[in-house]
Amino acid sequence: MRLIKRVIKLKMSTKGRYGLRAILDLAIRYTGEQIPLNVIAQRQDVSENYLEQVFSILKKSGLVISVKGSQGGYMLAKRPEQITIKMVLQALEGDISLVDSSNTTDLTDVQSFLNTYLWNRIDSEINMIIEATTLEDLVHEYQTMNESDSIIYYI
Amino acid sequence: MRLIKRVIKLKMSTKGRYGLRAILDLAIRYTGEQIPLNVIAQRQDVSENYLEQVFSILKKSGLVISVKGSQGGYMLAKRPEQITIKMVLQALEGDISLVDSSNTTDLTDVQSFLNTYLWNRIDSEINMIIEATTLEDLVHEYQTMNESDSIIYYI
DNA sequence: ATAAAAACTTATCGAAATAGTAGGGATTAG
DNA sequence: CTAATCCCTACTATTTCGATAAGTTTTTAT
Repeated sequence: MRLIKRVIKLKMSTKGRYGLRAILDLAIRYTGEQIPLNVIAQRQDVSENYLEQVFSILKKSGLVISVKGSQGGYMLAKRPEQITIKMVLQALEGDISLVDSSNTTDLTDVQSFLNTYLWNRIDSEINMIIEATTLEDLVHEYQTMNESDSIIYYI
Repeated sequence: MRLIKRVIKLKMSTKGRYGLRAILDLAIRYTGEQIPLNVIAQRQDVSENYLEQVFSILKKSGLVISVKGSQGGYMLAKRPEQITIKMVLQALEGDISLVDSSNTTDLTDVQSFLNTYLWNRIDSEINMIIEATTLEDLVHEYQTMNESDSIIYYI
């Protein structure tokens, strides 16, 4: 009778969260050397098997490359400043948007009004942040945070 | 072995979307008179039975009041300027936050870093919008939009 | 007094998504 | 050769979602 419209995403499942943690882990240790997944899984306290599925997606999206075989592992496919948070989240969570772009007809006025004046507005705020932030930005902030943490011990 | 952590919400299910549409519908026709649910359900193209469940929540949250019996219906419990989008969404979707506030221990550094520098930042952007926007604001914008629409026909 | 309208409540349900687990296959360094 | 590692697919338990359905209660209108 009525179209079934499911949840409009801007949720963050473990895929997105684990994946971002893992790829940031790679960025923090960015040396041009591959890192095996079990190391990342341990460091980030995530099931290795599950992380494999996540990295399968990241690889297909061209964000990481893999080296097979013994001593193999994963590394970033690009430099940290070339990978935005948005790229990572889009790969892992799909379309991140509070507006269902597939359904633009047969909306009530209130519905299309809310799309325009509320959901799209929120969407663009979020997009501003995640498009502007690269892995390098996060690495910098992460290192600054850790430095200021250790200063505390020396006071 | 490991804690099961489910999706961190900032998703918008039909509950939140239908509910906001419906309560905005009430705000647009805010007269101090109750409106029966089947009218709202028709106008907003939503299952009446389902909307009943949504309004049950809105009522428990003190956002609408009901008048039972024939000629009964629902109306806003407060004036439109006293109801923010956040109140509505929080009632219907629960805690809207990209950070799992129940779990603050045993986080990896990267995890707590991301909570602080990314997820919380996005959360506050969203909160700024939805806390600052009231139903009255939306009603105003809605009416302005519809006025400018009809001008087009007269050109 | 009765009938209709409406709020209210609860149970049930199928589909989809989630968060894994499990296990085997392919590839490569040493 | 073998161990390490990527890679792939199938399975599963649980939860959530979006309803539907069917009643019960309350009140107004006639």
